[in-house]
Amino acid sequence: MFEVLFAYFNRNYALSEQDKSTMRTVFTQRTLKKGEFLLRPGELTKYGAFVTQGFLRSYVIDAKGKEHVVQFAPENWWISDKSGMATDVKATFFIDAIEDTTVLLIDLPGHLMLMEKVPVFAASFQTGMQKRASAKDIRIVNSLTATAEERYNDFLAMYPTIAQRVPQHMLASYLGITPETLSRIRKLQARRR
Amino acid sequence: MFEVLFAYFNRNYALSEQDKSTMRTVFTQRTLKKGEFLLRPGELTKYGAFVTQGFLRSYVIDAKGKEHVVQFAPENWWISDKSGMATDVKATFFIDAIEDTTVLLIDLPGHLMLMEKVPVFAASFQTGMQKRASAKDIRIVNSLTATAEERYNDFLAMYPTIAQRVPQHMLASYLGITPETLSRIRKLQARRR
DNA sequence: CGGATCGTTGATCAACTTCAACGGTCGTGG
DNA sequence: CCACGACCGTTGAAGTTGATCAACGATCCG
Repeated sequence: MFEVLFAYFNRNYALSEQDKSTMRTVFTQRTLKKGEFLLRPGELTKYGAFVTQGFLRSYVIDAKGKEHVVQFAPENWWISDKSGMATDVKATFFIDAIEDTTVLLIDLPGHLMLMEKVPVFAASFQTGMQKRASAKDIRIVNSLTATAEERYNDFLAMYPTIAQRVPQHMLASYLGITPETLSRIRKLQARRR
Repeated sequence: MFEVLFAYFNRNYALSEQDKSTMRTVFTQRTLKKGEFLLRPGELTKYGAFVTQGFLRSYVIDAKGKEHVVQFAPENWWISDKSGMATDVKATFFIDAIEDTTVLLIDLPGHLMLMEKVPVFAASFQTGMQKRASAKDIRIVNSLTATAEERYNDFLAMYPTIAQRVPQHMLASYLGITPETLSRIRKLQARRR
């Protein structure tokens, strides 16, 4: 599964053999069956996860008992609670598998070691954080102002493959609308073309 | 103005005199009159800014010509486009001053230098990024699911001093509601107590 | 095979927006 | 330094969007 991780870095950087072997020592592999949890609220957020195969999502349950999907993570995505691992920090999210999934886990000491020893990792992490942060800003503005249909279309344009892979009610939850509303939007759009 | 910056770091860490003098070489000071812009879309995002006095906000203008406040930044806050400075990256946000303001600016080379030479800075930056990222996740879920009144109350609870300092229509814009709706919510709450 | 989950459809309802009008205040130029 | 215009917050009335509640068929999986 390390080939997937290495390919991910090699899209923008060049990993040396040295880098690769360092990374092999740091990550541990784990497989999850569909429906299995990687993390639950209250557990320690020891690990960050890189998905090499399958599909994870993170979600919260609000005061009214409703589920809200925060993030989808197919292959080649990172996912973690609080955008990072830490010692002594309790998770607030659920992370579970939508499909049978394989992940590579990294803990905080491992992360710090790579930040120091593998410049490619540090650079990638840094730019990754920034990209995510600005993607979140966009999502915030979008969620505050766009209509349900606009949000759905934006999502389709941005993540066409994800839209096909996740159950409709989870997509609705991610978009902040009810399954009924999403169903109606899709019906309207099917009619319009 | 450096005392404000140093005090900011010293809340959680201990800066040596050495650290302080290093930092003094890296930041440049700038003052902005109320209404003046620090950054406009299309300009290069060369700098990150730390507010030592006054009040900044960032906002976008959407396809329909409407303003949406993304972030408020009073004293002791960092603000930048794309959550970071960079070479060759064009801004997508406006950043302007709500009050007469003084900021300390840092560019990418300066930032990299501090990351390397001042461990306190690196640690603070790292944890700051994570805190922000998870605050954004919370804001996303909140904006997708909470009612206008809940979002207003949450804001009051989280940032009571900011709520008192910004014009009401900007707060409405931040919350993703119309000024009329915010006005009505406030009226209702005044009546209720 | 059977129960649970999922997507769909209809009817009603609540929240929020939009449009319009008005008084108050701020700051700016003459 | 005053007057005037621009902007801000408020209120009312009407219109829209999406949520809620309820029911039903289809499909998936154990």
